[in-house]
Amino acid sequence: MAHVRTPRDAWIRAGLDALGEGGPELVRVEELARRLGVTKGGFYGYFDGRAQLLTEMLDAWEREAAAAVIDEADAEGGSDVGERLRALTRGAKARAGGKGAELAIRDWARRDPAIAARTRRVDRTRMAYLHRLFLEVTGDEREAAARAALTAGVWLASHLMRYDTAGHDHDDVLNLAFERTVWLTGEPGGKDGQP
Amino acid sequence: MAHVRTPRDAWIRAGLDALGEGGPELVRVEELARRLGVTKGGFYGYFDGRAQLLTEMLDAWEREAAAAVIDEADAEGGSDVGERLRALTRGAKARAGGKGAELAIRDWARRDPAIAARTRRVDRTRMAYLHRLFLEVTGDEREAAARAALTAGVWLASHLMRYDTAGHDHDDVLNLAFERTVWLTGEPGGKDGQP
DNA sequence: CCAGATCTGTACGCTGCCGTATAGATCTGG
DNA sequence: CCAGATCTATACGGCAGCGTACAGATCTGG
Repeated sequence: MAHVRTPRDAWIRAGLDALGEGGPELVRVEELARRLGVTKGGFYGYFDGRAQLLTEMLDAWEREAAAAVIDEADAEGGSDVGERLRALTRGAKARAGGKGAELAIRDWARRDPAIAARTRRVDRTRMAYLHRLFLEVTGDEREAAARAALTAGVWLASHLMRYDTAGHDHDDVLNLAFERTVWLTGEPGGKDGQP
Repeated sequence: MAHVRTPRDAWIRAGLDALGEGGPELVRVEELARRLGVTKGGFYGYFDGRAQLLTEMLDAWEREAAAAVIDEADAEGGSDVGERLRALTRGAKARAGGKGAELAIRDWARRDPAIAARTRRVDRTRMAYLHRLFLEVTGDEREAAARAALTAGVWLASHLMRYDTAGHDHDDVLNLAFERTVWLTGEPGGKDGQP
């Protein structure tokens, strides 16, 4: 068995990185080869073409995006709800391709139903988890759904817009929104929050 | 003065439509010409090239995105805060290129600082307006900032993910989040909300 | 109804990327 | 240290989109 300099997985990871940085149009075979320090010669030994690479990139993202982060939150967070929520947002930062890939994929989903089906599955998993968490706290089905949406939505949008206003910076406002207004864990007046 | 079949503005509007539907890579001179039912012959009489078209498209979006919607909200909404907020989200649906253009531009902003500067200006305008509104209601500077972020963020994310969970559909959850949890205008139990 | 300005259609060269083919380099196991 | 498998570099044809050039169509004002 000869040594594998650029294994199959390296192309997938490079693809997710490129997707996060520059969108689907930057995921080009020759561009990825350049990043990996090789030429595209070996690529077609692993994949039937660009389309197959994209499919496998999305498989990899979906796999990690849904289950892994939630397991981690439960493991790290213990029983405290606030701590589990904070673990969740922390974990979201370390996923494959970083948060950039997620945003690029969601933008892509707007124009491709096959991609939309994938993000939908991820959303259902995340919302179900958050809903369960908030149901424990509030005891109200509908209130729990609303707070789950607020948590997921404000987190997602925080990467696409800036919340700073009237002297409060982006991260301060984000923490306030989470801790004090949605999770109801913060103290009204403090500048506490996740790291 | 001869008749203008495809005026300068038509190219810009077609560009924003294409941007919303397919992202920046669909904004191609030949593609826009196809949509307009002409060939690209006349395009280069108006613009120096694709780059200039993109710049003017963004100018047009930025102009409409910031000021117009807010003026409309004040005019339509009267003095009731809930009504002004509802008018704001209604107005957001009728902008140039639709909401698709906004989402495409925000995704684009992640990888282009010049675009990011534009969305930043729009964010500041919107957040300042929302902050002022919530300051009237809550009287608390920080609370107002948090609620402004929640309103803007959850609205933006509602176009990129699905909030449905545990039998509640996307729009119901969105309305609950707004009316009952953030704006504090809804009645705890009702299914009221914006249209 | 004509003159001139203005817009449109067509054709061309150029570039960047995809996918294929093939010869050569590199590593492992015996 | 050699044989064979496996990965890599290079070269090629094809296609799509950009930007330019120019001739012809179309409309308005007088």
